[in-house]
Amino acid sequence: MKLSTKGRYGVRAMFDLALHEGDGPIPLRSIAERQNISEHYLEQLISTLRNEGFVESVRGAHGGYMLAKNPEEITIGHIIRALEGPISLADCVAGEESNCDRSSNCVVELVWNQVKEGIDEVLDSITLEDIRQEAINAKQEGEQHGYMYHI
Amino acid sequence: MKLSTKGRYGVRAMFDLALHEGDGPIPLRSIAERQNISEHYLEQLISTLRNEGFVESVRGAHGGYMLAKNPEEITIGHIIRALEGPISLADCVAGEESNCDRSSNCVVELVWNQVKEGIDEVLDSITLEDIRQEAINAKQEGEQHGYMYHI
DNA sequence: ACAAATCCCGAGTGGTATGGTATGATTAAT
DNA sequence: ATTAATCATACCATACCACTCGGGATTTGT
Repeated sequence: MKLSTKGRYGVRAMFDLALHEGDGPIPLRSIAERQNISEHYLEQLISTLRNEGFVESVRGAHGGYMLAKNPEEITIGHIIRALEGPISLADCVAGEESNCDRSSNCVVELVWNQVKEGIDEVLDSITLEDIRQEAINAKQEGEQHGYMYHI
Repeated sequence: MKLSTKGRYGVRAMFDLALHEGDGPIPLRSIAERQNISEHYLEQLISTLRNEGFVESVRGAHGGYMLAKNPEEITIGHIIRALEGPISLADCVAGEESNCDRSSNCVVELVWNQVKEGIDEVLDSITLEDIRQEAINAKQEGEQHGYMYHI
């Protein structure tokens, strides 16, 4: 069970935007360069992020992307679910139509639901602001000890 | 982010074995029939489960599979990790070699690790015995209300 | 001895998702 | 007009998933 690049790149891109909050629209190219992600590919990801209302875009020259909400309001759960669809360990949990012949009364289904809720809780407990703070702390600590902390 | 059938089928098969604990070796065919899983496919899954030490096998006629440990000692995290590999949201967390150029000091890596630990905790909080109890309770309740609970 | 039941093992396969490229259109600043 | 950027769509190679197939090897009943 692993996240695909969609979720991972998405979180990194949003984290990058959070670091540059207030700097006006950030062009995709600079995000892609800093995060070392294919620009064209990232385009597709950020496009769905825009449709879901997590980023705003400004077209044309000097355009780019900005967070549409405060970093405290965006969790990595939001980002990951937007890009990868709902966390669903079994089809019967997320899908509308249960194709399981055990139909409505299935014990294992209860378990998957339990797990799904647990994972969602974990993912939604981490906001972009949390990560930003962590990055700032790490950077300061790094400077004190004489090494560079890559952000 | 979803579990593949490996993990799902694996948990269901192990749950089935837990329900028949003490009945001697359970032939794969009966598990496959009850759980409606391809027998050959399940064979591959239970084979790795055997190699990982979660089930024991008895060969020959009247053979089959049995849990190698008590149901309280087997979590669905054990089963899922055995069949699907470690929960790794990013490669830099699970893999031995970090192919990320941000190398050792990466903030996002910290986040993935946090999430991974959270998910592992959720998965390891549910044992086969828990599911068995849930099944028994559900069955009794179903009988009281006059409907069949499928196990 | 023989047949049936069962586990064991590895190779092959069609479909789908992943992780992108390629090409071009649209919009806005200079 | 030119350049910088977002938007949109189509395409593609590869890998993985969810099996199937074809056979062994081993034990038990008769």
